[in-house]
Amino acid sequence: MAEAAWDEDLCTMLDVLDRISGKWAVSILLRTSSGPVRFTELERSLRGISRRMLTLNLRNLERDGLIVRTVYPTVPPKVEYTATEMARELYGSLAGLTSWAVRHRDTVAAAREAYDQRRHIDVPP
Amino acid sequence: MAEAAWDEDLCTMLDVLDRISGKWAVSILLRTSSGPVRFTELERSLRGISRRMLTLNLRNLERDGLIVRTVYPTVPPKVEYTATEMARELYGSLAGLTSWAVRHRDTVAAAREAYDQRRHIDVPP
DNA sequence: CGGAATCCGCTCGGATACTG
DNA sequence: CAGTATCCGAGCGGATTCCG
Repeated sequence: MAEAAWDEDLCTMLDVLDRISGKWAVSILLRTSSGPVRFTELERSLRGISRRMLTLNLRNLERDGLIVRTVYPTVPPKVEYTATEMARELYGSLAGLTSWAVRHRDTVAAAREAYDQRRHIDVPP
Repeated sequence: MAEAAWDEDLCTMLDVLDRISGKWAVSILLRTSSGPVRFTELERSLRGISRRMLTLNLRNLERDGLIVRTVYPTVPPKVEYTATEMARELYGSLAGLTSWAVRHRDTVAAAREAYDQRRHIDVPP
């Protein structure tokens, strides 16, 4: 039975990968993991993100239950975003990936350089 | 010092995420992890992939040193792809992600459904 | 067999302007 | 303040064709 389930689990994992890929999702999760953060605060925190992309990412993460959106009906409006426990767990399981990335950073860089040089030989024009 | 390094490590990890995101990269790594695989074999294995995308993915993975490309100068030509040890390690550290995905699969699905229903109330074209 | 080249639609993502 | 709406370019990804 452990045999027939592995590609279903693979699919499930690929879904997660898709969910957290994209330039900003992980950074948003990280920033909201340590407590409620307001929209504008996030916008400044993640330097370079556009309003549109911030909104889209927040909506997607909220939809998947990874962050909670809290609206305070004040004037001016105040909205806070907080990562859920589930999201913090997810962030934790990304540690393995970080570890791999750091350990092999140099090897990957070297492989790239070598590959590019090989390719540059036959493309002079 | 552990303070100043965290966002550099985050960047490194985000690079890896980008590298393995996309529809096919992980599946290719998995398929080539258990031994050399030929191009056409891969093409059949990953049902749905186009020639173009397979080639592009293979090139990128090769460039980063995650797979090795071996050409046998025979007629007809024979080319084999094999995941490197580094790649198998990477695949291993994805296990944490898989575990998370499986554990929270239902919760995420429920969150989505709830979110969508909330949204469908006020959008009856 | 193992690609490379071309075409083409779609989505991602940035910039800007407008609203409650 | 916290969005929504709109426009636009760039790149992903599929289908097909051509080549050694």
